[in-house]
Amino acid sequence: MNSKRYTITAALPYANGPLHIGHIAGAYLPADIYVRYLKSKGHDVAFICGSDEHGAAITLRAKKEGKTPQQIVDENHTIIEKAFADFGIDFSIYHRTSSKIHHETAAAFFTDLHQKGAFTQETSNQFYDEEQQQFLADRYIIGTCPKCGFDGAYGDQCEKCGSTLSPADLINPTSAISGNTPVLKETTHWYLPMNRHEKWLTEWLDKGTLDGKPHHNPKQWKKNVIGQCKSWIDNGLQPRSITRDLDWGVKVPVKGGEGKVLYVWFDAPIGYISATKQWAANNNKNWEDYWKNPETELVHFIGKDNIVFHAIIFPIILKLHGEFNLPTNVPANEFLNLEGNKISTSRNWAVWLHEYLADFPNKQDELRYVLTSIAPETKDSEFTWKDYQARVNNELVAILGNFVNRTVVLTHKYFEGKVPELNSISVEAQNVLEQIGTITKNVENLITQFKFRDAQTEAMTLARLGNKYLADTEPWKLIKTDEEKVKTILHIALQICGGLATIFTPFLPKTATKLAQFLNISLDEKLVAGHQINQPELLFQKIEDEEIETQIKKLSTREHAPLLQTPLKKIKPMKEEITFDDFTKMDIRIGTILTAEKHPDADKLLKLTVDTGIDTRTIVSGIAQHYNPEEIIGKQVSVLVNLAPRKIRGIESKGMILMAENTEGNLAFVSPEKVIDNGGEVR
RNA sequence: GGCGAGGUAGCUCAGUUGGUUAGAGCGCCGGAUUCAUAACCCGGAGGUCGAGAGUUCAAAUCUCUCUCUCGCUACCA
Repeated sequence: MNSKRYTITAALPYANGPLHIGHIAGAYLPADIYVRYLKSKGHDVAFICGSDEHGAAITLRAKKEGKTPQQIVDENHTIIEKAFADFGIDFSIYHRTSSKIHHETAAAFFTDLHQKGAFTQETSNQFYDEEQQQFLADRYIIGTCPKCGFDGAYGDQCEKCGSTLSPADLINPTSAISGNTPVLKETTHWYLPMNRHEKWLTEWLDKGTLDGKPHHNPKQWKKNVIGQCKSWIDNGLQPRSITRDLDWGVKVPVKGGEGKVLYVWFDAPIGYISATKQWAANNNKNWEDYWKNPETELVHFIGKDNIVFHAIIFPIILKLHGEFNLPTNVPANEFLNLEGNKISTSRNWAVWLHEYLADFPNKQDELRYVLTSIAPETKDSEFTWKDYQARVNNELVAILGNFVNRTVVLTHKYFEGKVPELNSISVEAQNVLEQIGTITKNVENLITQFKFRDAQTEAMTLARLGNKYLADTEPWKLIKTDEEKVKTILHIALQICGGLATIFTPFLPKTATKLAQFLNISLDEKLVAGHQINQPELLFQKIEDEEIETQIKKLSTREHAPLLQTPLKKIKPMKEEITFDDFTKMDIRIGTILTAEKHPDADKLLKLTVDTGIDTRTIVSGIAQHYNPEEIIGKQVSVLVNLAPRKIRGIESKGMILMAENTEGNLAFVSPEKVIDNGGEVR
């Protein structure tokens, strides 16, 4: 087998919170399995990961907790790094983007591309806090989420419903620093004109060719990855801002970049490169071998939320630079749900890795097995504690653990723990020995195709084969009549155990090591007759009902309030004082909704006709997610009738229905407490 | 609304370029067995393959319409 060189990356976790099982199942565990397999085959692998430590979410949190951003990321980096180490994800290096070497690398990358004319500069209006005299990063703007109505949504994302937002989307934006209403002010940023790269990207994704030369086999890429990238390209790629007005991050290293830093899309993926540099320096290697030698395979393991960054944006950056390899595959997984709901950091609906490790000490492989069994490789999948228990008890304990145990126990019982001779080999026995090789081959093929779930299932069939072989040959009966045959049987059963140790190494590294210890061999050593094996312990313990119930209870009784943040201001501050005249400019009347129907081109809008007493008019209102059209017909509501008409999604809306909103973002009509004639004034 | 990915046995999932009675593991039921963590082994039941229509000698597999889930994206008080 010829040895190749691989650079394997796993998505950089954001250093703003701990890891949960969704992260593990989606990216880190498949990557780890792949890497352990490659290493076992003698390949040269750099397995790269690290904390993504920049961004406004961290500065904001630092400000709130009265710490420096560095303190925040130091804390989280330590927690995450430890959880990975305890769980047994075997990174070559777990690095961090706040390091000096990363800042230098990212800045140099920017400078290089800037000199090549790869960027454009654009001036736009951004929110600016006049009191603090600074531009507000998306995260620094808090307002009402337009999707779910949550009152503490950030300018880039709503932590409640998870929607991706832009600051202009927010209703009633306020500055997270001062609480003031921000103003729009001009600022200039660097953009990556992705539209320039559509042509070669399309060819690269469709045919797997780069500059006309074969690069990778697109058939091995997952459908969801190709599909989403094509979708983006078909809709036309847009120039994308790669700098931000913020003081925490990699400083923009060119003229005019004062007070600006590189944005995450640009900064974080380069973290893979800087981490590799650090690792190479520590281990006396040449990092360029892992990024610039075209023989080296580059594979990014990520979740589906990261697809376009790794399969479009980062490749553009790498190709612009000109010396770097592009990924030969980007195996993105879908999402893992938990007990019927989406995993949510902010709602604390998650199984945290560090908590699992504390609650289930030395059960890393049990979690690895279950998460691989249900890995969301082709669609979202679901983790339940009952399923965890069933898989551990019925598969790991009953099939794998039990086979190893019965084989080793029988060997001790009949042959004092010495591997017996392989005597005459029957056809069946020969068949079984061949199966060990066949199954091993199958598992390897599946791993190289990134089908880890299938690969693990196939590995399990070797243990099934072992159990069946023992049941078929019944050595416990035969021992009374034909000891020579029993020797052969147990020899073969022990060979299966040896095969299991090898085959499960990438999936269950601790178990494989333990099994090798029972057999008293190293993992690449063959068992020979006469070899003394050790007394076994149990490979796996059953998971009792109480343990599972405890976990389920823990999930359901835990505080589901946001874990990481509470909005700074639940109740918005009073607006500036106005005069009575200002108030009387608004003409608010009581009207009755006559008809209501869904807006044909929008999910959240209803098209209403309202009798205002003055007239009957059309009003478009964004309440479709709160009310069904049928239920509101005939309802009396308050209407701002003298608001300038405006076209909303193609339909002219004349006036506005007044809505009251609670802190959860639920809307309610402001209706008169008893029936009032239409046209009645509100004052 | 647009785009992408999905909807196959109770659960987690396979089903290659359309081809005989639709598969696997686990669960369930029955049998056999006792070396083993009441485990293993054998057998069985369970699916109008999201719905409908079409193409075809033949469709889970191709086309169209609809529907539900997830993601991206648009609109919005």
